[in-house]
Amino acid sequence: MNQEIAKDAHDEMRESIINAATQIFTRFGFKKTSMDDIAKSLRMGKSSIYYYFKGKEEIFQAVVDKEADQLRLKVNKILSSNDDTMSKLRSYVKLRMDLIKQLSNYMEILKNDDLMNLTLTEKIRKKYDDEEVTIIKRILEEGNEKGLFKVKDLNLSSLAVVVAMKGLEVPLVTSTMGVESLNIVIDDLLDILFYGIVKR
Amino acid sequence: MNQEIAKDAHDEMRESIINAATQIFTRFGFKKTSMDDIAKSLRMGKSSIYYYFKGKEEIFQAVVDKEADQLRLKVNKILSSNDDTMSKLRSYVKLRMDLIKQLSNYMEILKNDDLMNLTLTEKIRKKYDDEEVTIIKRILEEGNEKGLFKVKDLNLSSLAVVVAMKGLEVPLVTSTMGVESLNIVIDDLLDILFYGIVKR
DNA sequence: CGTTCGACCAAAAGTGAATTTCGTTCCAAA
DNA sequence: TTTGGAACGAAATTCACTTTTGGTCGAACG
Repeated sequence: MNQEIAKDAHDEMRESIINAATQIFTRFGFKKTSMDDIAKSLRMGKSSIYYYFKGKEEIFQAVVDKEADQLRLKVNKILSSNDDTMSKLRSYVKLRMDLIKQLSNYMEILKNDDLMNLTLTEKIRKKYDDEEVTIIKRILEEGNEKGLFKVKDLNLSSLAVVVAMKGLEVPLVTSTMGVESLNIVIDDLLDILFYGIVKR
Repeated sequence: MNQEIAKDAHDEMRESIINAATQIFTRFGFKKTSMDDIAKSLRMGKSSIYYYFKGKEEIFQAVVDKEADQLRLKVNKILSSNDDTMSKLRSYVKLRMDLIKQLSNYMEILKNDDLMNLTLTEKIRKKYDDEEVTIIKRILEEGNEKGLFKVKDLNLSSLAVVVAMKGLEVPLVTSTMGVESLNIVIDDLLDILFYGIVKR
């Protein structure tokens, strides 16, 4: 009973560190964030953090994992909804745009190479790159099964969609257009994907 | 008459410098190439180069301009051919792949940010980024006029195609697949663009 | 006069030593 | 068990000095 309460307190402290670190990593990035920054924001000694996490990289990994979990929940909510398949893809794209706007560490790690050491980046990216392609693949697969889509090579097509999506997201988010215009642009782009350019 | 001969000799020397520089820039990149490297390859003194070009950046700009001219010739040949519009797009995509394989300075400048100072990159890129979108736009426009395509927003669609093309080119060129397989993959990707993913 | 190149210049880049910062560990205290 | 000050080694930064680089100048040459 006491052991279980202690375990909860331990996890709660881990959670506090992750939350504090999320804000600071988001503001300053991995490299510019020091362990002292994180410790001070929690009004504790720097070395106390090592009681809960093995090191700086493990904290960052935990931050990214948590953000990825939150995204995964939202994605699964979209994918398991009763919306039609095309709307699901629209919702997913818009969800990503929101994340970019929020300066998510998760999105940052999947987009940039120059913010921290490459080993850590590759390690985390390895974990999540395939997941992005898989999400698109699931949507395309559902469309195929419903007889709505006719996608030949699921892997290649998913990759192409992810590449195009990634290339277009940042310019769109950083443009000066309003939400309404942005949504129209997204719809137009998705129409190209859905219907192609050859007249029907 | 003598003035015209002198002008030709002057231009010939400029051309020699450009050709020599092309090879050295291609091999070592802008940053790692010194003016002495270029001078020595022409068996002349470094300061003689400044009689023909104002500086290193002007030489590089001339190199990129020349490569762009050569590409423009090839592109115009494709665009003005009697091939059907879809074949034109295929030919253009394959032409670009060949250029990447050749380590063209032109392709390099349009893809990377970290090879040289940003001001020079931005300057050159400004000059050619729009051109890439325009090439695609001309093809889409032709398709529209021929009643083959039904592209709503030409600007947005062209941008999307360029972004997707750029994002996919390098992984494809650096993959280990053979020419036959690569051509099949390109065809499949272009089919997505032409026909979309929604069943016809 | 047009062209060439050696000497020179200032700025940028590189080098090595000294110093500071950082992530991490250790251990005593509560 | 948890905390934090002191200490540690490595990485990063700073600093002074040296070398390299892009570029200029002016004399020499054809």
